[in-house]
Amino acid sequence: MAKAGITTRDKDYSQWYLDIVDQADLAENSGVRGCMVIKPHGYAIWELIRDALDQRIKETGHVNAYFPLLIPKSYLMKEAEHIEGFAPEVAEVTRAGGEELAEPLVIRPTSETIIGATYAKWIRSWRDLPVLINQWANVMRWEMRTRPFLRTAEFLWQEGHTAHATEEEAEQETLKILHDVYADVVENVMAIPVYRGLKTERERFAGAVRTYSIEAMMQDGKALQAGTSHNLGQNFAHSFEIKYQTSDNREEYCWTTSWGASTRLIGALIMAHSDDDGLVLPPKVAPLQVVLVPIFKTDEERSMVLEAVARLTAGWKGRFRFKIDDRDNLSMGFKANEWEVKGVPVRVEIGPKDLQKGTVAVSRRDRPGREGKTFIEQAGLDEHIEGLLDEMQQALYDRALAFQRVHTFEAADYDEFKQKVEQGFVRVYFDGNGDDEDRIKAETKATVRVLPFDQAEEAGRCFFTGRQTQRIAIFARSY
RNA sequence: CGGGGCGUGGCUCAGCCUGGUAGAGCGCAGCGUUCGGGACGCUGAGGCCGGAGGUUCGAAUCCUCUCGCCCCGACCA
Repeated sequence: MAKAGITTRDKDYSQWYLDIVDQADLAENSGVRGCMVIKPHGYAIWELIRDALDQRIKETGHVNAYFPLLIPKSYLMKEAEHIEGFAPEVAEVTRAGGEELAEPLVIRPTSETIIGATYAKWIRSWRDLPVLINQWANVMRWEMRTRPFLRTAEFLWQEGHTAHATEEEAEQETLKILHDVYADVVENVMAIPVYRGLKTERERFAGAVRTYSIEAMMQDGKALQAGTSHNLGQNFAHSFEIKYQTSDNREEYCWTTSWGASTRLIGALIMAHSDDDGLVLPPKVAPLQVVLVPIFKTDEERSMVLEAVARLTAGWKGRFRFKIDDRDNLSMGFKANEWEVKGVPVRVEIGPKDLQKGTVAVSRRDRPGREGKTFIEQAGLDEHIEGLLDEMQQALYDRALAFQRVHTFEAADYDEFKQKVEQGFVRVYFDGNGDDEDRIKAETKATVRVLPFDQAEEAGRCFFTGRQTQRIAIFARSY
């Protein structure tokens, strides 16, 4: 049963997505093409994701700092592959203070260059290493076509930039971030299972030696890159002269990394869990975990019910994120729908009949409508809700994992591949090169999402070239 | 940048073809009745019809130009 204002998923998936963003009050378009206003409810979700990431970034030894929005254009030009990758989508400032600037400034599409230039000044000795810095920032990429959260001209993210003495240490850093920060947050906080692995050369970040990513599956079977981590080798160190003196007095270039996750994660959250009734949020990223809806007619009932609500929620501060919806100009039904559309995990209704019976009605969002509603005793409500939130967090993950597994296919040949990739991910032996990837993309819209870490034990036949190979790739169409 | 579509109260749109006093629903404000799954009645506020030229006695409506937005494709976290 779809609510007014939300297109069903099977009718038009991308319109459904836009409707959720609109109806759940997450974001809206602004006067600037491609730039969205993130509304309070959407921003509150971002704050929870941001805090989860920030906590892990700090736990793994990094500190936060801030680098400028504007970057001298010459900086961007220094790393050849990097500029080639970003040039088409960079916005430039050429006038300021009423005058033409001597050198144009670009609005950062990412900050490797200005941070590289800074690190070159900061790093002198092996004793200065490693440098482990993260920044929370906005960046701008002038995209042709935008969609709220998934692809916007300006977006919010964190970008970590580190410098190390050895190649091994940089590689370890790159992988540590992927597993201990990104996969951990996306799986255990956002309840979205991911595939982890290496990007092919075609899909690699411009300027990186190796790019790793985590890939989440959306309900339409498409992939969404939920976090990327780059081993930059010595590319940027060479371009920006990031050098250090070793303990035996030699001069060496640093090994650097960079890694990022963005507001796009909110798009992943929406498309992984939500349904035709609106947003569905895992409790850990729900700005409101519990909403209490008091039900009353008379003033007398009102005061009695509100008193009971106050008593029930007495110990909740700091334990649950909750709200008492005592607006008296709206019907209970309207409120029920509003909180469902906004994705609040648990809704508690309490009215005069409950006062008599010592009960409350508890609804869980992952089972929409009246089906998710049960009446329970008021005594022990706290424990019940606590248990329910944990259960829902797990249930959403389990459901997403089951979906991911059912929609990950194998394919023995290209014909089978074409058919399966319409429905989800395809995990195959793949021995092709970049040109083969291009051809597959042109013909099926699918790309290699990752070469997963769990590779094959035995060799098999490449679905595309027919050659024997050990290499496994996961293909999918992607956002 | 190609291909479509659209600009009329806050929102969704009708009116345009065939020129003649700007409309509806929703929302909003006030009052009353309601209230256990998107309540209802009454009253009311709110728009020089994206902008500029032109045709005409008269333009939301016809003509020219312009600005902007949305959707679909090529590029991308």
